[in-house]
Amino acid sequence: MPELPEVEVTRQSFAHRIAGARILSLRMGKPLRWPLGVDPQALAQRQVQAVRRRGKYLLVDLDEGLLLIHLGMSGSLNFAPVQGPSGPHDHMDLVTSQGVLRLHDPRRFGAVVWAHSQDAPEAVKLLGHLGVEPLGDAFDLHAFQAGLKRRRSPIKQVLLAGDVVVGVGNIYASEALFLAGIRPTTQAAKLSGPRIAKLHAAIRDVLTRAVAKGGSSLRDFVSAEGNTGYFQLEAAVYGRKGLSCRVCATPVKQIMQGQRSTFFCPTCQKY
DNA sequence: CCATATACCTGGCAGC
DNA sequence: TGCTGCCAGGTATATG
Repeated sequence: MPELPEVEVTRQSFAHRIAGARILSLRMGKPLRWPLGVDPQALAQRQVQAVRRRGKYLLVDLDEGLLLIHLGMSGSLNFAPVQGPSGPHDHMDLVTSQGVLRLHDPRRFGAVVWAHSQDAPEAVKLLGHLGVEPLGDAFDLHAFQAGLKRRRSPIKQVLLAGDVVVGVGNIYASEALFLAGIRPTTQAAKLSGPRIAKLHAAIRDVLTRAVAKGGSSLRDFVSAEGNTGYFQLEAAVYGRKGLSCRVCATPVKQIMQGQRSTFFCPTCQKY
């Protein structure tokens, strides 16, 4: 479910409502990807200051320390005024003076990790190697080009790796490459300058539009307000194997790259 | 340093 | 209806 747009939409949906709240208690359910790393009781009385995003991680800043939350493949957050009955897939309830932040994550690839600061080892392990934010000013074309030049892997896999640019997941990688007219199998280092410029713009474009539309409607995405996402400009290629390309009517192809599905139009994506 | 495979876990769906 | 196998939005980690 969650790539950068879904995580950002989630953040926006509850950040302003939880800011300033006091933590009353924290209940953890089944184990997630990593242990919390602190006694939940130690978080009582901490105050939430802000909710930021780094790549696909949400950073809940406290007056002392921070919580790093990742939604994995199937996670979603809900922020409700009161704590309702929890189901078998609700694995975190952060009860605050202003509402309850609940993590719902059937597959439990998600994580909630406490760190004393963003420079603490637990945080650096998760965030330290991340690439540039694609929607920020630091997403510079020349730096992007330099990053791609050193990679011999297929461009699709370089985008997914997240150490050149963060936030582009399996759906938006296929979508951005379609917009840029790039074959997903092309080695990153072999892309021309102009193609990289198109890709740079395409990544910003597709992610920005997806955020504006409230995330993708694929499967089960819901924001913390409970709204189902909707991607009004439907996917151009993702999930459309065998269907006609929306631009040229050629059937969309599906291939596997690094155990992940990739979709592309063999006519529109030749470079 | 880079590239690739693996592991984690559950639910939904196609096919029989 | 029920079973089996495959697939799914991510990414740290191990291995070459």
